[in-house]
Amino acid sequence: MAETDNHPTNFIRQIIEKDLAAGVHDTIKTRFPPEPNGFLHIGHAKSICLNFGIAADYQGTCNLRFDDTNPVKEDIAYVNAIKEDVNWLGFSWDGDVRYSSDYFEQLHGYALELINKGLAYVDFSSQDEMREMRGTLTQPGKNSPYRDTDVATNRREFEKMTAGEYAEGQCSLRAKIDMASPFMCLRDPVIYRVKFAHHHQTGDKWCVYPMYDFTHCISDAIEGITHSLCTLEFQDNRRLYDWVIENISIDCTPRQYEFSRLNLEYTVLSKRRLIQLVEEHHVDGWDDPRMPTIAGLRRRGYTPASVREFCKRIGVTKMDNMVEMSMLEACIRDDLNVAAPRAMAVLNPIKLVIENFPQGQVETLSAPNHPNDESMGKREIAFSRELWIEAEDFREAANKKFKRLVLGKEVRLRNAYVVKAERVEKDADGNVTVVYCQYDPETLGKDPSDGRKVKGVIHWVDATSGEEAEFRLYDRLFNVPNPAAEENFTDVINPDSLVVKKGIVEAGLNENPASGGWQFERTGYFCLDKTSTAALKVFNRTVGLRDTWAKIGD
RNA sequence: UGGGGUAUAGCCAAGUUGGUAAGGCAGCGGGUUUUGAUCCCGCCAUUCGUUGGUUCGAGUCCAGCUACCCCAACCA
Repeated sequence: MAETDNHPTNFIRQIIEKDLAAGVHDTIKTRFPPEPNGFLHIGHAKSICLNFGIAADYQGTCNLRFDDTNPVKEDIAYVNAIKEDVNWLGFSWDGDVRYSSDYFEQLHGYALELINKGLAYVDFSSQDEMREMRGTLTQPGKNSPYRDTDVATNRREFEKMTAGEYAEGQCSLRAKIDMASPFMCLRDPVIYRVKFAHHHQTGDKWCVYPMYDFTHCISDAIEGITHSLCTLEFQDNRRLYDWVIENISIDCTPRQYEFSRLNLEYTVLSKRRLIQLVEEHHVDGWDDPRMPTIAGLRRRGYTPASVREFCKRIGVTKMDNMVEMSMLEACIRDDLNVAAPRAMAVLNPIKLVIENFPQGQVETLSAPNHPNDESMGKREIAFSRELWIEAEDFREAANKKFKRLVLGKEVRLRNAYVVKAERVEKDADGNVTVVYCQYDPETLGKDPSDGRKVKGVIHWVDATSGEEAEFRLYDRLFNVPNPAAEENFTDVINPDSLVVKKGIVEAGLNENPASGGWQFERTGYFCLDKTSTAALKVFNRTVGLRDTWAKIGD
């Protein structure tokens, strides 16, 4: 099987290879066609990677086309956000951005052609009457009394519709197909409706707007799309797609192929629900780092490469699926593990005082930016008598499974010396606030010369130079794997999806590194949030480190 | 007997002239390690929704069942 550029093959690529080999097409052309009625999410990333990826791998091109046939739901703000997201993912569309609305004039002409062929009619039935006449899944529908209106009358009525002489809901243009078809979408579907709405692209030029099924196939044909890829719920619609193309005068026959949409555990991936989360303020906005939106993932610290890798790993099939979050997390960890410089931060600080270290002295230590990659260089970090360490890295007593600092025992301070805890100071509640210790000056960069084995290593931040910072730790947005299956999905929102910590970070982390973020050793991958200021740095935890210890418990 | 789809491990997914079940994620052992990380090594489907049939041989072909998803917006 051909695997272009390490892309695993899939049934759609196989169809394309077959078409190319058989000479059905010389070059292939795809399109990514979002409706600008919300932000893009990780499910769209799957479609984007598929469409643009195929174009790139088979020397074809891919258009970005806004499917903007319903002005009341759409907004220019969404078209801008979508363009940004596609670019951020690393893809470039062919030529200018397209809009279905670019073709309103042509679409209107094709509607007229259908009318002239006796294949479309203006129906003055109400929506209720139409539903009544449509029949059910098991019973055929009944013909509308307007179905046999003559061509001339239909032409005149459609022009009146277009001229704004009928109110919204008063009439619609329908394709004349088959009221007894087992495909519900073939039971004389509405192809134009009246809407006195301002359109973000065409302004107030139109008061009739074409429906999706009529628009999409024609837009594809106009643009010379060879393979029109969409999700499974449009499988029935393909019959209508093909019917329209066959019945109008257009010399291009795009083919539609359907793949299954992505489902991710512990989140929701439908625009309707995402919009609800934003509008009801369950989250901070479309780019809230807990959101599965591209903007949310970006702010959370996911890299474009990690999202592309995820899309590659999940594959493309027609099977319904529910992908585990661990799959996504593995992708960002793999990326950041090799690319992110290391640093140290203490999220839940207590004081560590080194009693045999001279008061007022500050030593400069050197620390590698990456333990396995010397080319990433070193940095200087301050070390003095008082440091911050994590509260959970110290215990007054513990068994030997606890490889951290214990009273009377030794531990290695990462990139520094071995220290031995001697005594503690507690607050009124009995919480340890200060640990006093002795350090072994002979242990910088080497093990104790007497052969003592010090297994544990903990991170720290120098108290004289460390900066206070806010750390935002994220967890899954929902408490159940499939919130969409819930009666009311907002009932299962995880109340602890965001935990804010006030801690200390080493100095010098002023802007995100090229990799996108840092690894704060032993605590996870972090990036500076857009709300970060010079006065108070704010870090988002992109994802934690794989934590075997947490699983074992203690 | 409405129609359209899909069934391979906990999850994703290869398998396409029938020849004896890839890979990834997760998990479990072990090694290295100044991150309980990384890295390395090993384990993880006698079986492909199910029941029959054809065949020397079936995940792949045939028939019957079963389960799940989608379709009755002037949404996309």
